[in-house]
Amino acid sequence: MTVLSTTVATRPPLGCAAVMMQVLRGELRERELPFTHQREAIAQVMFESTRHLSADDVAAALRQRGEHAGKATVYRTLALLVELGLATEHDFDEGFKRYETKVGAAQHDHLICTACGQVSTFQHPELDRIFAELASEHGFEAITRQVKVFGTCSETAACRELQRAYREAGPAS
Amino acid sequence: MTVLSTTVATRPPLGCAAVMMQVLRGELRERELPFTHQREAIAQVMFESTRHLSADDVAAALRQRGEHAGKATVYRTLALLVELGLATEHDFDEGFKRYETKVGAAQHDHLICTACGQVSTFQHPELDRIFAELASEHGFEAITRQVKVFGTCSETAACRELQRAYREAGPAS
DNA sequence: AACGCCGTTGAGAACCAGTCCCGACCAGGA
DNA sequence: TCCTGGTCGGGACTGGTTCTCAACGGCGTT
Repeated sequence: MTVLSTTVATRPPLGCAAVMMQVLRGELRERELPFTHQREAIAQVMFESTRHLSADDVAAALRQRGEHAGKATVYRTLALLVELGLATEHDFDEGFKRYETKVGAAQHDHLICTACGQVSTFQHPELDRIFAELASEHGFEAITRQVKVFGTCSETAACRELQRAYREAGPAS
Repeated sequence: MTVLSTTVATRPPLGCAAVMMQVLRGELRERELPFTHQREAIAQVMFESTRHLSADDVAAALRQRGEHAGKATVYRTLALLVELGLATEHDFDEGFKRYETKVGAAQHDHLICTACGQVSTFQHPELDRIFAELASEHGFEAITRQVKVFGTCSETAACRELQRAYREAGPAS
């Protein structure tokens, strides 16, 4: 098991944003889709971020840069990035979706602290094998998976307090 | 790996509904909460069902029995069942939640066909161990987990057609 | 059996993430 | 530069879920 990060999301290597932007340009050209200002700006925000961003976060980041895009465009562009395989969509049970730049092909999964909201990522070498076995045994063609472990982390005092309370109440509750 | 069911959800043992209802009565009494007609009717629908039900499904099932409950009550009661540990909430990316009676303590996970919507369940003995290891390595107290594998099943001709198309396009896309 | 407390119920309004509409706009090739 | 087909964007809309609040109904007490 490899811990990728204990901060909010996977940190892409430095300078990665520029490379990703070139990939985006290529993918758009290949599909004969225009490379517009809005697509560039939204992709820039995504590629430079080290966090899981909501559509709202993206709009706010654009505003902070003096840029602007209608929310329909933000949603459309995020969906486009997902379709092109440059981003992934996550639902951490907050009532809205979050998006994360997909750097490389390595799949990783999430631990979500329900107390402070912190999300950390991990990779476990056995998970890929297990899901591959499962799929073949069921005649199932697996396309994506979502593995989320909800619980409490030990970062803040409040989280540790909740951990203790939960252990005392017992997992039976 | 044990296949629990290839139908839509876990099938509780016969006569289970009555037992579950007694458990509900006890839990409510313990918390000094009233056991109302609506709670009984909604719980009955849940406990007798072998499928993952949406709030709408529950309301429809009530109508079919000549009963009725306001939608606020349906949502509140489902949330209550989850809180009491008698049901679990699922999000299969359909834009709404589904609920399933939690029978016993055995955790199971889901394979979701994105073509026909069929959900099958599985248990894998190694998953529990892996998540327990992960949690302890991260100083994390795991409370629940959600493991969902999205893909295409081989039940219908349309699903198999999609499987073939996906395999030819390659997982790289 | 009647009373009273207090949580529950329910109809509809409110909320809100996400989608749709459609006229104006623009990237990119001719 | 002109053309053209896809994109943009503001606002209306959708639909699942939550909120509001007055009326109601368990259930323990008297």
